[in-house]
Amino acid sequence: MPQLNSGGGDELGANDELIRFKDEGEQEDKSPGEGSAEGDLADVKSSLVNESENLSSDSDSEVERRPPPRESFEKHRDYLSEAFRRQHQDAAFFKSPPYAGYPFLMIPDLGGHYLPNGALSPSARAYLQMKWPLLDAPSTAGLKDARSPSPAHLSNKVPVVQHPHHMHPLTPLITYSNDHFTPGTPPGHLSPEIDPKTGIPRPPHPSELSPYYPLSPGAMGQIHHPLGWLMPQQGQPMYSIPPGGFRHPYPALAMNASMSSLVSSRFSPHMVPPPPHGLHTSGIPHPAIVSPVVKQEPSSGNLSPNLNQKSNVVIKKEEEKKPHIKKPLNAFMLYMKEMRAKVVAECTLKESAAINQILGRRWHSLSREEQAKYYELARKERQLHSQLYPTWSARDNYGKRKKRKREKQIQEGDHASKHKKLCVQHLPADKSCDSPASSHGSMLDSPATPSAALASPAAPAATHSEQAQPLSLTTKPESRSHISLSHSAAFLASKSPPSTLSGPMSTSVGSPLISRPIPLTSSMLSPGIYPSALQALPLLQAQPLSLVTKSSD
DNA sequence: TAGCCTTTGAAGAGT
DNA sequence: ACTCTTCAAAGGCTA
Repeated sequence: MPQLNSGGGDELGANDELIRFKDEGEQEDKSPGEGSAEGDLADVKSSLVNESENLSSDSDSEVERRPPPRESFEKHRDYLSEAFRRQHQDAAFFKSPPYAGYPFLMIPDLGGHYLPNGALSPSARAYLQMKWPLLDAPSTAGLKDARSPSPAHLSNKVPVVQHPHHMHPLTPLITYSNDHFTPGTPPGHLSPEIDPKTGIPRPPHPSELSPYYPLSPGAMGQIHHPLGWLMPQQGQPMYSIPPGGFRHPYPALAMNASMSSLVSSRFSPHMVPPPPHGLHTSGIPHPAIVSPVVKQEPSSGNLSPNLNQKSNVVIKKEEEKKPHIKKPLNAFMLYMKEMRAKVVAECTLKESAAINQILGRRWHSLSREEQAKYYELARKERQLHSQLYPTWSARDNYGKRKKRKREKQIQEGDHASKHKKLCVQHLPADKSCDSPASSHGSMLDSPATPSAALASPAAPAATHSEQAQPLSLTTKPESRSHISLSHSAAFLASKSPPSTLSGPMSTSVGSPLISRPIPLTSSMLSPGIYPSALQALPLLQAQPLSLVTKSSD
C-alpha cells in the first residue's frame, strides 16, 4: 500500500488522524467525524433510541452549528511532522492511542524500519507478523522495542500509528468475520512477550489476538501456524480449524507481500472452507469464506421433504465445495467496523441500528480525505477479493440470507408499497427532519481524489451537487427506501468515492455510483442544514419519492 | 431462534 | 442508461 504508507507519517491518514486528535479537546470545533461524539451520540441516543421518529432536527442542531470540518491541513501536517518525529524518540511510542484510528494509517512508520536493501527490520517484521501473522515480511532489524511488537504499543502520540483496539492496520481488510472487539479491553493485556525459544515476540494469546481473529472458545482451534515464526505457544491453539482443515481458496493467485498479508491476515476461524486441495502457503483460508458448516443457509427450506432430503445432500455437497464467500466490505462497512467500538464505548447504546445511524452520520461528517482512505481501502478489498475469488460474483450470495421483510411485503402485495408512496406524497416539502449526517466538510464537497481535493479546480464545481447526502426519510417498520435521482448524475458524481491515488478503481468509480439510488434522509430536507441539499430538493421532489413512514402512519 | 433494524456502498438483475 | 434489489457488519430486540 504505497499510497498509504509512503511518505511516512505525514500522509493522508496521519493527517486525518491528527486532525481528529487535534480537535479532540475542542468542544465546539470537534472534528465532525470524531469529536462530536458526546453531543452527537447524546443526540442520536435521544432521537434514535426513543424512536420517536420525531424527525425534528433539533437533535442535530449541534452538528449543524459545528464549524466545517475543514481544518488547516498545513497546520495538521506540521503537527504531524512533529509528532512523527517524536514518535521515533518518544518512549511512549508503544502506547495505544486513545482513538480508533484508521486502520490503514498504522503502518507508515514501518517504512522507516526497512533496511536499505528493502528488507523489513526485524522488529517491524515482528510487528507485522504479530498483526499479520502470515505476512511475508522480509526480514530483520529493529523496531524500537523488540519486546513490543504489538501495535498496541505503538505511539499514541502519533495517531497515525495504531489502532486502539490493536487492530491490524488493515483491519478492515482482514475482517470477514465477526470480529468486533470489546472497546473496553485495555491494551495492557497485550503486553508483548518474547518467545523464549525463538526470541520472537510470541504471538498473542488467542484472547489477545486482534478481534479480527475471533476465536470462539468452542472453536478454538488447533491451528498450528504454518509459519514458524508464528508458532503459538505449546498447546495454544491459534485458530480453529474445521474437521476438514484448511484449504486455500485462491490457487494461482500471485500476491506480493502486502497482498499476501492482506489475504492471510483475513483468515478467520469462522470461515474455514473445506479442503478440497492444498493449503495456501499460509495454510489458512480467507476470512471471507464462510464455511458452510459455520454459516449454513437454509436454502432448501422451501422444498418438500422428499425433494428436500435429496437436494439437501446435493446442496450441502455443493456448498462444501463452494463455501460462502462474503462480499468485500465497502468503505462504509470498513469504517463501521473500525468505529463501531468507539461509538459503543462512548455511549450506552447497544443496538446496532442506532449505532449505525450514528456511524452513518459520522461517515458523512468525515472529510473527503478521511473517506478517501476508506474508499481506497475498500477498493483494495474488492481488488483483493476479485483476485482471490475470480469467479465469485455478488450474485452468488443472493438468497443466502433469509427472505427479508421487504420481500415478504412485496409478496403480500403492493399494498405496503402503495402506502409508502402515499405517505410520501403527503410529506411536506419543508418537513423538519432529523439532523443531517453532516453539514459540512464531508466528502461531499471534495473532488474525486484526495490529492485533487487539495488542488483540483474541479472541486468547487462539484461542491454543489456533492452536498447531496444520502438521504433517508427514516422509517420505522419498513425497510429503507431509495429515491432515485437518475438525472442527477453530477449530483451524485460528487458522491463518488474518491478514487484515491492510483489503481483500477480510479477508472471505474464513476458510473455505478452515479446511478446509485440515493436513500433520502430526512436530514436533507432540513432547510438551513443542507443548503445545497435544498437546492437539490426540487430534484428530489420531482422524483417519485418513496418515503416510508412509521407504521403508525 | 430466525429475522428485523439501521447505515452506506458495491454489484448485479431488471427495465 | 437507469432503477431496483441484495448483501456486506453488528448486536439488541422481537415475534
